Amino acid sequence: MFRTNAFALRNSGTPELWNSGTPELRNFGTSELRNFLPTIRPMADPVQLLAERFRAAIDRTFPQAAGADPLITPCKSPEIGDFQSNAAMGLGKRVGKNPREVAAALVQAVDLAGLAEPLTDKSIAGPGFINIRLRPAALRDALSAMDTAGLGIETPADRRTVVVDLMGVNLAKQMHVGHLRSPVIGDCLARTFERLGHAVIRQNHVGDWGLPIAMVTRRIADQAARGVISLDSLTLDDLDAAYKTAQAECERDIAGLEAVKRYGLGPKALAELEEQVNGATESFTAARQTLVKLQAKDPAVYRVWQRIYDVTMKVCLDVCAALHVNCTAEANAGESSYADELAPMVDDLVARGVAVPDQGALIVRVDAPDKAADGTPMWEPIKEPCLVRKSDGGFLYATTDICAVRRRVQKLGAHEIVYAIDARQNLHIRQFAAAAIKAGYAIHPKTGRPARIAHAAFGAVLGEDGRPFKTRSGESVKLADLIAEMFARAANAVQTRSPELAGDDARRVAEAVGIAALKYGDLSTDRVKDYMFGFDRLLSFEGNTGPYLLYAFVRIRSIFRKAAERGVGDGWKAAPFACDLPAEKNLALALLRYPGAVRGVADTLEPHRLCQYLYDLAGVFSTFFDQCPVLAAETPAQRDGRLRLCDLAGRVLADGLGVLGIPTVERM
RNA sequence: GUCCCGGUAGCUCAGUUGGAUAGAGCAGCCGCCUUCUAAGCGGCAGGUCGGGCGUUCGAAUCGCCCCCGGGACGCCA
Repeated sequence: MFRTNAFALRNSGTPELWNSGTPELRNFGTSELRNFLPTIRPMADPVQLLAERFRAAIDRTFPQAAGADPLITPCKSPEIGDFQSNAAMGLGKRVGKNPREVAAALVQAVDLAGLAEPLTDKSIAGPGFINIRLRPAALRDALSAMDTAGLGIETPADRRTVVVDLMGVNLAKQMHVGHLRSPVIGDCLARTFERLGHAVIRQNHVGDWGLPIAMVTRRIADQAARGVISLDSLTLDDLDAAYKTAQAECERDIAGLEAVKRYGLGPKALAELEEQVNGATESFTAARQTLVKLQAKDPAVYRVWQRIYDVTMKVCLDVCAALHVNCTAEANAGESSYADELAPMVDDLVARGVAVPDQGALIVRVDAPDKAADGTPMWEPIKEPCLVRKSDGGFLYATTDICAVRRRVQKLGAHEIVYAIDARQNLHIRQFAAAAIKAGYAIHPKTGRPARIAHAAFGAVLGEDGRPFKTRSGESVKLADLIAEMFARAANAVQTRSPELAGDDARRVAEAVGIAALKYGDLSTDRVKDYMFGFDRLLSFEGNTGPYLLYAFVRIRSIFRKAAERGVGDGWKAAPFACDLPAEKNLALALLRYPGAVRGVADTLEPHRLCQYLYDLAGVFSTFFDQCPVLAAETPAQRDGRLRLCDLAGRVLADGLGVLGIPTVERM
């Protein structure tokens, strides 16, 4: 297969994104260039090679089942073999034969010359598993083939444009733990698509519009006019307080009023509630007027809104920068940016009969999906209709979301839109996605097919008591404070374990460790489940944690530092990979699984698959590190073969951590 | 009420389109640092995979029915 790698190279390094502040690593990254040569190389993946051979054998032996999947997977345990084919069982059913007979026939027919040890009857186990042992030379070839800048990840045949919707901040609301997962997960998915060679557009769908925002704007404008606050020194805490007060002011206790009337709770209670309701109605009316002014871009009101926007976004983008989340002002595409498009869009929906009146409002019914040309339904039926205009003429968040789909597909050319959003929004997302498809807005202008609209749903962040993460007094924790505490704890741990690190070095290490702990904790479990947050566990540095992976990487880098100190040349770069001993072989086999692991994340939108892979890799490396001395190897040839294996392992680890959005360090 | 998502070791979690004896980490116990970072490695112990029925050569995984927990359900965003 012909590889040019130029694209993979551009997307694999991106040191400015995940290595900033670690200049040593940048050198490490660019050292990959030495392997960059546009050469013809054999396909690396043994699974694919074995599958080809088995497919040929199946076609020849059982023509009636030609094309059947050979079902090649890595063996669970190294004692059994390296890879196995599970095809015989299913095949037995299809051709009406005993699975073991089928396996025996396949063992006879398959030609594994140059790839694996010859198969015998003893290769068949249980109901018909066929166990395969790779030849060391084939393993070395496979490793050599992936030992390029792209680390075995091929440039995609179909380069897609993927929009990733991440962040989910609201104007004038303090960021708390609840805002952690969307940027962490969304950025990781974005990096995954980028790494695979797709075009990624990040979108920060800021909640910056609508009546609630108008309420705050009015209150802030009011306070500024009265000199209670200064717009110049506004903080997000001020805004958060104003938001809550404004919300409460406009909250009419109509239910309370009716209860008082019904149960006759006395004139005093009645008077109080009437006053509350009247006051709230007044505030509500004022907020509506502010909204109208805002929509008309009234300079005085708009200036206040802009200030609120800037203050909020500053905090948001600072958090992103601190966490190495690649989301900048470029990604901003708030609800306000759709405001002028909503009325014409809804008119279009009405004109084409997509939206219909119902109880005074406008809805899009999505319970009976349209059929595609091939007869398949274009979305899953949903009983609840999607509301696009209220009976008072106002638009809803679904309207904006439909509008966003339209822009993303029609203008930005998205083949795929991924929403990194709270699991509770699932129904809403399915509704507006269905409505957008029904309206034709989700049909890609070039391909003519609907864009894939996917919800990367995630659960809540819980405290160690299993309840939503809060302070002891029950308040939500500011995200910036949480990050600061994680960094402080990381710094403390680094100081304890590595007192020789000081100054900027120590700070950088603490930062990397803190980010690793925080992000890996979030990414390493199935995202749809709630996850339990605990500083101690995430920073424990033991077991399946971010710091453990960093540590594995650091130990590899240490070998190369020592090698340089001892005057070991770079002859190892052309040495055959060491993969004779079990620990070497296990490491080699694990390395080969890397491209599949990254693809798996893109296919399922599940970052924890890559985490699991990297943890496995770090584990087999640690065993190797323990059992196979590199610099003190028995022969120079063995040393060089191990050095090359370590180099590849280090690059895969750093690359994988980069996909997760975790920066690496040279020592810790 | 309808729908969605969970339930796996004492705790926190993995478990590939159904595959071999259900795996890690923490906590507990036992070993291993004059040698490349012990934030590590090796070992022991720990399981009615919420319950039941079914499909199959084979079920944590698929189907049906229950139980428990969380969440969402047109005029907030």
